Amino acid sequence: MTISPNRAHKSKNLESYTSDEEEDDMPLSQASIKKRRRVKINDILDDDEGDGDEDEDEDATLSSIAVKNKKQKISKIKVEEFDGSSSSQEKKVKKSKKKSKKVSKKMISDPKNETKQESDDDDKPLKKEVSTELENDEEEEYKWWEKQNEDDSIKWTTLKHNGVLLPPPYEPLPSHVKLYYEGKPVDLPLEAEEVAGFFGAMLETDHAKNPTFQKNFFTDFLHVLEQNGGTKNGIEIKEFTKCDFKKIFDYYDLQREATRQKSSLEKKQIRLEREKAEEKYKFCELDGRKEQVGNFKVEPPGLFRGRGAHPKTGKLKRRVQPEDIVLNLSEDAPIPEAPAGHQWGEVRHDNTVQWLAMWKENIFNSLKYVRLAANSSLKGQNDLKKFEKARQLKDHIDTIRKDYRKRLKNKFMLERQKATAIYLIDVFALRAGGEKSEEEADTVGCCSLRYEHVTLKPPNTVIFDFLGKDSIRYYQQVEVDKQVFKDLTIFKRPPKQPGHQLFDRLDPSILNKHLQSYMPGLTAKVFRTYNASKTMQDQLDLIPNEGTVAEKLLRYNAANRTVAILCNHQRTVTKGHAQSVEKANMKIKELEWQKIRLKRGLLQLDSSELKKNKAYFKELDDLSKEDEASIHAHIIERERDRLHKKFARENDKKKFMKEKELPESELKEWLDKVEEKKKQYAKELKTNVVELRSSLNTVEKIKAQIEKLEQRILTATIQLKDKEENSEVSLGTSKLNYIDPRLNVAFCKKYNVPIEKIFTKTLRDKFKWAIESADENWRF
DNA sequence: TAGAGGACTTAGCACAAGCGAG
DNA sequence: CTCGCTTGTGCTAAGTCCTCTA
Repeated sequence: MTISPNRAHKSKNLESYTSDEEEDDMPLSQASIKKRRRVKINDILDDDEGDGDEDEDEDATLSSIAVKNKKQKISKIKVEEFDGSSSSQEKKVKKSKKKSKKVSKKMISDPKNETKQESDDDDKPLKKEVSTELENDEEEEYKWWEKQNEDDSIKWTTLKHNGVLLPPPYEPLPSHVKLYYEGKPVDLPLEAEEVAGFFGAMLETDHAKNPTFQKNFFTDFLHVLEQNGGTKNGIEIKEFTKCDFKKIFDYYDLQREATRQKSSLEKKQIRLEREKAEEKYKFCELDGRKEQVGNFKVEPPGLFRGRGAHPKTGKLKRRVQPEDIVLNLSEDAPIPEAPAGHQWGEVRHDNTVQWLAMWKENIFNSLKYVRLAANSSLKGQNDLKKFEKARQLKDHIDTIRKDYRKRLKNKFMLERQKATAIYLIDVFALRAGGEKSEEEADTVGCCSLRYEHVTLKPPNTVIFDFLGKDSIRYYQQVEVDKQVFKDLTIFKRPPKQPGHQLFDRLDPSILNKHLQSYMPGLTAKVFRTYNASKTMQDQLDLIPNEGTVAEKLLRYNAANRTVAILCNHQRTVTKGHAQSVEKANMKIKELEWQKIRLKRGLLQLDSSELKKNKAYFKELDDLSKEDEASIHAHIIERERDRLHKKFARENDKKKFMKEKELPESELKEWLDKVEEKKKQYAKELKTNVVELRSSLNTVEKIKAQIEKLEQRILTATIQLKDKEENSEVSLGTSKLNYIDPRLNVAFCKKYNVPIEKIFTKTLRDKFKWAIESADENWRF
């Protein structure tokens, strides 16, 4: 069971958080909220708390402190020359230009085929330009970002669309694939079989091993079974542990394998058919313009996969029927036809909202929406507004910071809590943290922090340890402002104890109301956007405008990483991470050995080189005999492995083609060559005399070869470093949601970095407004 | 004036597609 | 050309914040 080290698990939560018994003897336990009780401590603080050390005026508010505190390491490797690929990159671009022209012609002749053409085109870099040109030819493209921003309570005047794409109906299992109960095959009604299938298909996942998931699934499964008349062959299912889903799992696993095995032609065929079926749902007409729809596919039924220790994980997410769906479109728009025998739940004409369709899901009774794609004008406008609001905060941030510093000493408890909370949100980029019900995973943000999430270490060190959004652990040991430390101590004073709210007077709405008094529209989340973009701007400003594109990119990524760390954006380390780091390290060692070997060879050829440049040969003694031997062994081992695999592969092929297989002797012959190499290495190790291949017969040639190797070592080292530093940090989220895209665009323009290097195609689409509106001097 | 409901953004994961090394 | 890893995208869960209602 592989679990993200960052995502805490239920058992851990239950241990470290308040247990119910404890609460019962608490005088205040009558509070309706069980775990998250509010214990209030005195409203007005007397002088001995309020007084204190005069402001040291340490300018400690800036988020840069948080970053520093996190011991952020920004790659400082000096790269001499690192861009081996730039010329080939250029070629690629040129090539694609030609190709693109062709494409655009095709597209003009058949504009409806736009998406198909796009996905067929494999040269990315210029695609954007091409489609822009095209759209310009076709019809004047709507550049909403050049228009004035009018009233936005009305989202559209006309809206036409084709409704939603419902998931395919359930395909029953073949009759020989069944659930087994106490070893006996069970005949399930179709509805129950489907649910069993959901579980069976994910038998090997972590979810299926989670007891809560199992319990919730089983309850819902039994319910569906009962609703549909029970099993058809008289078997009564009572206990989960007696159910055997293995056959079902095997069946679905085989299916998965089969799709994977399909030839690329077959896959393409399937893809084309799918695209054809989806075509009509992909676009809608908004105010007469064609815009892309985002999630036009209705979520298929399945088992709810809650994150972290979610009490509802594993519950059945039931199939959404057309009757559950509410459509939203213009009054004069044709109403898309409901599937045969069905009708839509409701048709609405509400132009104050941005959604095209909506339904209520059954796990939380919450609403799910079908909305426009990220590249649409509506989403773009919202995005721009968000970043403009964050930029507006620039003009208020000094006032706000001054004010909360002052209020940290206010004599009213509520005011101090507000001030402290804003401090934490500003400096550590915490989320607002709304109250959650018992039906959800126990995660917190600023306002919902509890006693046990904050440990205070005098004089002013604070350890935050809690589960935030998505049950991602936030763990930081940081130094805070002295007054903040004092206040936190007060907020934790008895009678408070584990389980109690740290900010007992506060919730996001109180906090946001206060924030509005500084600036209209200011809320807690704006601080995250502001600090992320501000940090990015500051980091980018530090990058020298010199060196290769690869070098600049490396530094760009380092800047991006600073932001991601500030926002605590994590990802689970990939399965093979440790292994692949190990492999990369080995490869570097090997390259280094090769270099040394070449240098030895060089000296054998002309020993006078040593006197000419002693420093050049200084690493000759770096490698111990043992290290060298182990590198040898590794190379030999890998070589053998490779040959064995090759042998097996070729024989598989021959078997398939009904040809005669290679004899074992052939493999032996190959291996003998490796054996020779091994002997040769052993000899070199003993005598210290190397035998370079015969083409390396002049000092120049060897030196050139050494240079190449050095280049490769450098590249590999940088890549490895980048990889290690990024292994637990997710850069994507901040790039997608927090860093003003115009910053990235300005960076690219100023530093001559192609935008494709930092924005994928989807991102370029989403941020088209930024790409076209920001110049190299744009600043956040 | 709290709490529910509604509408929107933000988030990591799973899986497919792409891509570079061998 | 194949294999195995990385990258990009789709999916949908999980937040925030606002409005409406009793």
